[in-house]
Amino acid sequence: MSVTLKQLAASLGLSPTTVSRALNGFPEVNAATRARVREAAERLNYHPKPRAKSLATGRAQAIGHVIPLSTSHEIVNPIFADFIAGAGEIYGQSGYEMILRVVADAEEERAYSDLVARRAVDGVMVHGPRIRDARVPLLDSLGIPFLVHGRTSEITSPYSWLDINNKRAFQRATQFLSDLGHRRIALVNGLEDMDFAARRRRGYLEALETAHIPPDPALMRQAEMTEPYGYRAGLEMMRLPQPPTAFLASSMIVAYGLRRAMSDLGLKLGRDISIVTHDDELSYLPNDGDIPMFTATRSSVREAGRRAARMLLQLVTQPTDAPLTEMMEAALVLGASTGPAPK
Amino acid sequence: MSVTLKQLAASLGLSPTTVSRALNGFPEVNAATRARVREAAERLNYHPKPRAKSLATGRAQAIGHVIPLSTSHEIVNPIFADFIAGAGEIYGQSGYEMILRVVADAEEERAYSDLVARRAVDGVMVHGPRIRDARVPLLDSLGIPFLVHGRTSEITSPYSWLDINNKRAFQRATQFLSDLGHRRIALVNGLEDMDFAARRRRGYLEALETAHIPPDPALMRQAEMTEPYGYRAGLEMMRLPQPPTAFLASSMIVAYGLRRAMSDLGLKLGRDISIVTHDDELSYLPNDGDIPMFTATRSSVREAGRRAARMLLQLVTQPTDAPLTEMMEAALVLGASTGPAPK
DNA sequence: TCAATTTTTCAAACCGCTTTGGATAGGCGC
DNA sequence: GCGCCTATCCAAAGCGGTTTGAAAAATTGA
Repeated sequence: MSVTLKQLAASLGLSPTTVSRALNGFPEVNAATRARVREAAERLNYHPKPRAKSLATGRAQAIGHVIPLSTSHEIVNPIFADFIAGAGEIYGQSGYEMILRVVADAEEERAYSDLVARRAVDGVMVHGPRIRDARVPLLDSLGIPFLVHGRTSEITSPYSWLDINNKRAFQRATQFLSDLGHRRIALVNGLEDMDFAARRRRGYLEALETAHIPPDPALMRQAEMTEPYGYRAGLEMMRLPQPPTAFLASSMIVAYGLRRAMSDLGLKLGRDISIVTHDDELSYLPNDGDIPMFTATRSSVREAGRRAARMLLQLVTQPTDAPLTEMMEAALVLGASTGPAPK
Repeated sequence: MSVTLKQLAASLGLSPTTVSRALNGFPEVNAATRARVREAAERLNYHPKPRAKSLATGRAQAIGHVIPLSTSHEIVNPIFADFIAGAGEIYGQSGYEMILRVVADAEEERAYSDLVARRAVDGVMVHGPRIRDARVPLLDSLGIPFLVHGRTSEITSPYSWLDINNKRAFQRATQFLSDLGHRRIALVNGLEDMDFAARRRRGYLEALETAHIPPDPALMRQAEMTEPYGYRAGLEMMRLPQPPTAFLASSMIVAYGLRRAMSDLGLKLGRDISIVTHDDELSYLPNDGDIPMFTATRSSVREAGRRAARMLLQLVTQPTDAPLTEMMEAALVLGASTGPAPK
């Protein structure tokens, strides 16, 4: 069926050693021989088996992704698909395999230890970091290269991460709204034990402070980011004695819910009420066109996946103690969903 | 760092053979010895390295998923995340690894051949089958167990699949609407080179015929399933000289778009206009509650992932020439988005 | 021309596990 | 006490590659 190195070597009258070296570009092999080997490998459709290769080299040639499944809500964060699409692109180019584990968050740490103990991967991507995330010290002690997509507050030891500037993004968005005259600005956030959500809240609060707007707990919510959540939050907040004139939403889906609530109330976006949302540029939730539907803090999660994968591969291939970090700024793009505060 | 079988054996004064057999439950090892070995393995935190194991056994203990990325739209189908969450659950229980490749659909076939040639996986899951999908004969000729999530029309050779009854679901949905008196029923479908979309269309057309309603091309659309697509389709169709009184949507996201269009037109769902959508029960797009927002053909794609994984593992572990097939029926659940046709 | 290099190739060990084909020892019947 | 089983354990040969240490061939220099 499928050729082994030994068979290939035999068919060429060469030793496996030489063939291996010829194919892996070692200098100590005659150019003519190398050409012969390459040609024969092509012709016989030879593919080295990664299992054998990695047994011999000690490198797994694979990166592990552990997808947490919040046990309480059984929700898979929709950004994973696009992030993974981006990362997979890079792994493919670099000859790395991506191995995925989906685990309830209670077993997440065991999943990492297991991947490492079995030497199944050379590096690990950490998804959905929470505040003071226990996985960072765990992976540190396991001594495997890892990269966090996001950051985790209140962890002092250095680690490698790629994140978007969530705080600044929401700070700018809030300030943008206050510049438009809004003083009742609501925050419809994701769960704030997630680090990204906590940072967005901080950005929001700082901007309020700068604008001398006292924060109002009635205008802040956190929950899993679904459409009905956005809808309910919108409706209920608009029923307050002093309703908001603007909303900050943590995801497109939440913004959809808000928009529906406003529509039900007969309010026109950009005139009667303003919405700014974060937009991860998920492929199936486009917010583009000449004038996007929503004003948004925009940052491609697919691009984040690509960059994160590159960084992690670098950590794997060129180990160093200096951690790699990258901050991506989110663009604030103007859409049709914002306007001056109604007087 | 991490113990090998040989080290474990040495520390016990046993041969690797015996230790291997003790841990793998072979009968020819003394019960007392087995207990000793188990205890020591636990104590020394021994984990067999899958690479070595699979090199020796010839089994990869891994399943491959190839996620197609439609090059034209760069869209990752949002159902993948939930399907994979379901499948991953089963793989985890069975000690299989899930390896993922994300590839542009042009290179999809090469990705499969490569996975097989490198012996990286024991079986393959086929996602997003199109009509007359070339991957089925390809995988057949490669001689690797595979399971299709969905089916592929116009392929005569038998193959294993798990699908929902798309045709019947949309037939029932259409009939349900016609029973309510609707005669102008629109279909806002996914791309119809995708097999699932083609089947839905057939179900729709058959039901129309049964109800003696002539199909109207102006009431049928197909495209990538995004919210703006649903919105535009809704608006434009309602501007027709003879607008529809009901819509069939191929996904929740499309239904969101339709709903927004209706809302913009001041039409109330369930009274002025009806919508039935397919609902894959994606975790972040809930359509539940006492009375769900949308009347829907409902089928959990996460559960499909679980079942598909079980079937594929069965194909891998107990090879047979008889293909495995399973049809899941979608429930037709009544929500708030449908009502009798306005006269 | 011949020793000294340099280039090119190879044999064998190894990575961590499974598995085949014994070997050893204890238990059995007679 | 002896032959024959059965229950246990082990040495060694793979699985398909890489890599070390050495040998063979080609080249160089004087």
